[in-house]
Order: sequence, then C-alpha cells, then structure tokens
Amino acid sequence: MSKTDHLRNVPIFTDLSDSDLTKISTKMVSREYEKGQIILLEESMGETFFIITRGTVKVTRLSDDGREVILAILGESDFFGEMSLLDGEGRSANIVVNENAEVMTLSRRDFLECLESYPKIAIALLEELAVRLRKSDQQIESLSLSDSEQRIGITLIRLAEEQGTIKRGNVIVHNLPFQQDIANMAGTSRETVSRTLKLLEDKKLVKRDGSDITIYNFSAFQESFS
Amino acid sequence: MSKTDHLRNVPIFTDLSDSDLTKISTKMVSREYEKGQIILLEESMGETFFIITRGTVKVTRLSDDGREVILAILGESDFFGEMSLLDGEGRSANIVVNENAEVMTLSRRDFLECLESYPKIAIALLEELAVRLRKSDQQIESLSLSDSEQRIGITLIRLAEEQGTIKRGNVIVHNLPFQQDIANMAGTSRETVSRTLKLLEDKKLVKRDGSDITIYNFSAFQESFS
DNA sequence: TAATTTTTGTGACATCCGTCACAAAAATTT
DNA sequence: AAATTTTTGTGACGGATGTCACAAAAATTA
Repeated sequence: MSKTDHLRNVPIFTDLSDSDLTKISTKMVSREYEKGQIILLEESMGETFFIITRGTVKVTRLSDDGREVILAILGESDFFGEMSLLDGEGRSANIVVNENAEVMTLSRRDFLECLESYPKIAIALLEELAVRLRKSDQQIESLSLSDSEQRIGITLIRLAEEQGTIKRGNVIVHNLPFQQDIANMAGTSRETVSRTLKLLEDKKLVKRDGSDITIYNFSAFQESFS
Repeated sequence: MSKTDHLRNVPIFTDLSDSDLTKISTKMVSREYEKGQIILLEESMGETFFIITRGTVKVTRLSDDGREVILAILGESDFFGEMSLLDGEGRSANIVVNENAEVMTLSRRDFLECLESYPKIAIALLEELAVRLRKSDQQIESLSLSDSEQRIGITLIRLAEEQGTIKRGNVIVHNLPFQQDIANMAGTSRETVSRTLKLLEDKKLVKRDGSDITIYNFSAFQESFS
C-alpha cells in the first residue's frame, strides 16, 4: 500500500485530487511507535500533525494523582495533533500507543500551509472537529446524567461504532479494551465495569467470549442506552 | 453601534478587511429573542448561523426525563449554530435565551460561501472549535475524576473567565446564574451547590453578596481546582 | 511446563451525594 | 404593602458506587 493510498482514506483528504495528494504526501514523514510509548505529552507545545496508518492510540488526560481519563481511542486513518497547531495552546491531551502504530507526520508549517492552500481541507477539518465536538457533548451529557450502567453501555456503543463488525443485527467487537480502560472511558471504576458487564450478560444483552463481546440486537441496545 | 462594529469583535471575523466585513454584514439579518425563548431545538435540522450581539444564551442538552445539562453560557460576540451547518447532522444541543438577546443570522448557504471565499474565516473558525474542544475535554476530565466540590469550583472558574471582572487579584462575577443552573453546569444537584458555596465561603475562598460572588486570590483558586 | 505477571471476579464496607421535605429568604407581581 | 412565586438553605435518609482486599483466571515469560 503506497503513501497516498493511506492518505486517501483520511477524511480531510478525500476531496483532493491525486496530484495534490501526492504533493502533500512528499512532505510527510512516517514513524513507528511501540505499545506503551507516549507520542504526545500533555502541556508540551505541539509542532506536528499526525495521521495513523496502522495500529491504535489512546487519547488521555491525567490528573495529578495519576488517574486517567480516556477521551478516545483512535485507529487507522484517524488523525491527531491538530488542536495545538490551530489555537497555539499547549497539547490538551496525551497520546499513548495502544497497539503498535505507524503514523505519518506533517510539520506545523506544512500543515498550516495546507489549510491556506486547500480550502477543501480546512472545511473537511471543520466537519471533523464538529463531529468530535458533538461526541464530546454527548459524553458530557452522559457523565452528568447517567448512572454507571448507562455510561458503560454507552461506552460499549462507542467502541462498537468505531471498531465493531456487524452480523445479523448483532455487533461483535474484537479485542475489547481491558476493563480498566473501559472504566477510564466511562468515568467509573474497574470493579464496576466487571460487575456491570456481568449484569449485561445476565440480562442477555451481550455475550462475552475472551476479549470479544457480542452486543445482541445492536439497534435496540443503542436505543435503550441512548 | 453599527452592524459591522458588532461583527468586528467576533473572533472569526477579526482578520477581515472592512470592505469584506461590510459585504458579509449585508447578508446578515438581525433578530431579537426574550428570556426563556428557545432559539434552537435539539435534533432539528440546522439552517442558520447565529452571532450574539446582545444578551446571553444557554447551550443545553436534555435527557428524556427532562433533566438538563448546561454545556456553556454564551454572550456577546459568541456564535452558535455552526455545528450542524458543518457536518450536516441535526442540532446537537438546545439554545435557550438566558438574558434578552439580539442576534445576527446568516443562512446556511451564505455561511458556507464565506468559508470558501475567505480562508481566513475558516481558519479562525478552526481555532475557535479547537478552543471549544479543549474546554470540552477539560470538562470530561473533571466530570470523570473530580468530586462535586471540585466540579463546582471549576464551574465558578469557567464563569469567572467568561464574565468576571478583575479587582486586585480577586475576580468578581456579577449576576451569577441560579444554583440550579450552576448545578446543571457542574453535573451535580442544586442542593449540593448550595452547601458547597457555603463551604467555600466558610473557607474564605469566596464571598457572596446577593447574586454576585467574589473569588479571592483567583490564581490560587484556579491552582487549587486545576 | 512451570513460574510470573496481568487481568478479572467478588465480597465487605464506607461515604459521597442525590433525593425528599420543608422552612427561610428574596424577588416579583398584584 | 400584601400576596405570590422563585430561589436558597438545611436536615434526614438511602443507595449507588468507589475503595480495599484477596482469590481465580488468563496471559505472558522463563
């Protein structure tokens, strides 16, 4: 798979012509990271834009006493690092490699140049940020109003929407994150995740098999945890 | 105060020339709303971009059982409505008038046309969305990791940063929202807000006087609720 | 395969905080 | 000014859920 093939799948580049895409790709540099490595650290000044071409990363924030919130898990053709390039503030979150990852990077200058030269990229990026903002709003709502069972249900939905495979109305998520990570996504404790997953299984809403989980009747599941 | 004077203060328009600004202003229509009126309703399709020229509005989400989360309170020269124009999804939140408000509106087509014609607007908008996303991330963190006292403290900081006036290191916020609204911003109950404000006053961290509140030593206050 | 580490399951306990109830105070209307 | 409505204060109570402790299971390493 060539450089441009990867880029073609990235939402903000889909509208570009082949030649423009090639032009941009020459400015990008590919890097590899191993599980556990920290790509970006909170507060540090950002000078690079990243696009994931393989693997997954966790977007996290840490409290002083070491507790972690997982804001998102990003995978292939997702991107990150744009925030501090845009508003000039320090990084707003950490990026930790979840599964061995390969990324393409673009320097601050080249990134901003892209935005000015290709309005389509800027508009596509606006769309993407709008989508993210919407998701954040949903999460703020669920953290404010829902109990732990609902929040965990919603977290399963998020995971399913991002990396699930559909099978006769059911959705299977392979390689579910560890319960600790699910807890950090749902704003609850690891123990509560353990108990709640069991509860959902008892209710026949899901079925677990190792690190895989099947969500039965996904649309109904979504409905009940809306 | 003329139409363009108002627009000049809007972050996404500051970089524009006078003539461009005038051109845009001719496409805008001004409207007035009274306290309690609903400008936008969740789920409805959005066709308009709004800029506030007077008053304040609440950005809210509602659960089925009627409980409310306040995502933000917006004031003069803030804008809203851009989200569903950008990603084509339905509105993601309600906009309710908080204090009698006057707004300038731009149709979907004119708004998108602006973005294409003036890359500077698109980039300024990207900056603004990045700032909002950053705030959302902070709020998700605080909802996930902090107890109610911290969340209320952080909410006071948000209010102070947006509408406070500085006085010898202290910050005074006039017309503090009702406790119920603070509760809906902080993800807690009205009663807990009442008790916590008293607690903060007992600790000599703040002083209340009617609907005003003084936060003593604001930078230290920020520090301790980071 | 054995040994070790990581992840998950589960009981017991404590506590934060949401809810209910109602009174006091403040603001608004008549 | 009186009456009414809205907002705030506060006690009592219960329950959801975080924390601790440890065992079981699974995964990883030796």
